[in-house]
Amino acid sequence: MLIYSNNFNLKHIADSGQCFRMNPMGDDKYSLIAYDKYIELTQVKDNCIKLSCSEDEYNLIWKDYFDMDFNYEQIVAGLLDGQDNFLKNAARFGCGLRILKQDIFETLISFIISQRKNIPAIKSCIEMLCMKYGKRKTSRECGGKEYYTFPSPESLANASAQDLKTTGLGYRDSYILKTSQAVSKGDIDLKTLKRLSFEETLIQLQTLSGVGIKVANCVALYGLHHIEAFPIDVWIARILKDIYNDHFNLEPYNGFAGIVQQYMFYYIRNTK
DNA sequence: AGCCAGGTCTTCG
DNA sequence: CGAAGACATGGC
Repeated sequence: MLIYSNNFNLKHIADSGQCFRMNPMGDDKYSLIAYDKYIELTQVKDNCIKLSCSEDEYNLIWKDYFDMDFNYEQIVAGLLDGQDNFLKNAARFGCGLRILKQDIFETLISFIISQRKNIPAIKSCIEMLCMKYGKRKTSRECGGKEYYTFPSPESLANASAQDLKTTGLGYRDSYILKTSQAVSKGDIDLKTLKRLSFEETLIQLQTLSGVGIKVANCVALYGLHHIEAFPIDVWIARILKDIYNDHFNLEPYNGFAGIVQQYMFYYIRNTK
């Protein structure tokens, strides 16, 4: 099926570092695994995307996943019209980025893994985890394509430490094990986390092993859709220091700082 | 070959 | 308390 949007660019989203299971297939086509589903997407035109799924599945899953009810065009227009030259350039460059609504557990584990790894290494590590602990499935729509779902909390909680070590986690293996066990045991309830305030969510997330302030913000932003979250990693910190002399004012972007952060990150990572 | 990666935890002063 | 130091592995 086809969908139309003035702010939806597959390449930008795939290269934005917010998701790790969206990969190019050539010819402006991308594969994506999320929520136990496999889908292929093609950028037909700037404002048109083709999806391999049915309309029912789109309405059930992908419409929400890609946050299609939110008006990103307006946010980008605001940045383009504003006084901030860096953000103007970032908005022009990254136009079509969106904040995905990803599975909370997958986001949590993925961003624990992300610390001190580059993005290709994060991706291959996650794929190994999925192949070892996820479920193998086949996609009816995409010619019987085989894929692996992201592991459940229980499957990771029950993994042996020895076994986990074969997936390239490095020293993060104990973080993954402890955090998965905490989720599995119910020490933290990811499903009701959404009811808490943003501030309280950050506090709760940081009780988990391997989760500090940066990962907590990423989970809040990409897994719980707190678009006011503003994760500061080494790249964003570099921008705040070098471009804004450590005096960046978030206030004009109150309530959607995470979108601004995403445009900043994509711009700095994909230009010289 | 060797450096460095979307940080966090522990330890030290 | 804030600031260093350690940390496993793989991609480039």
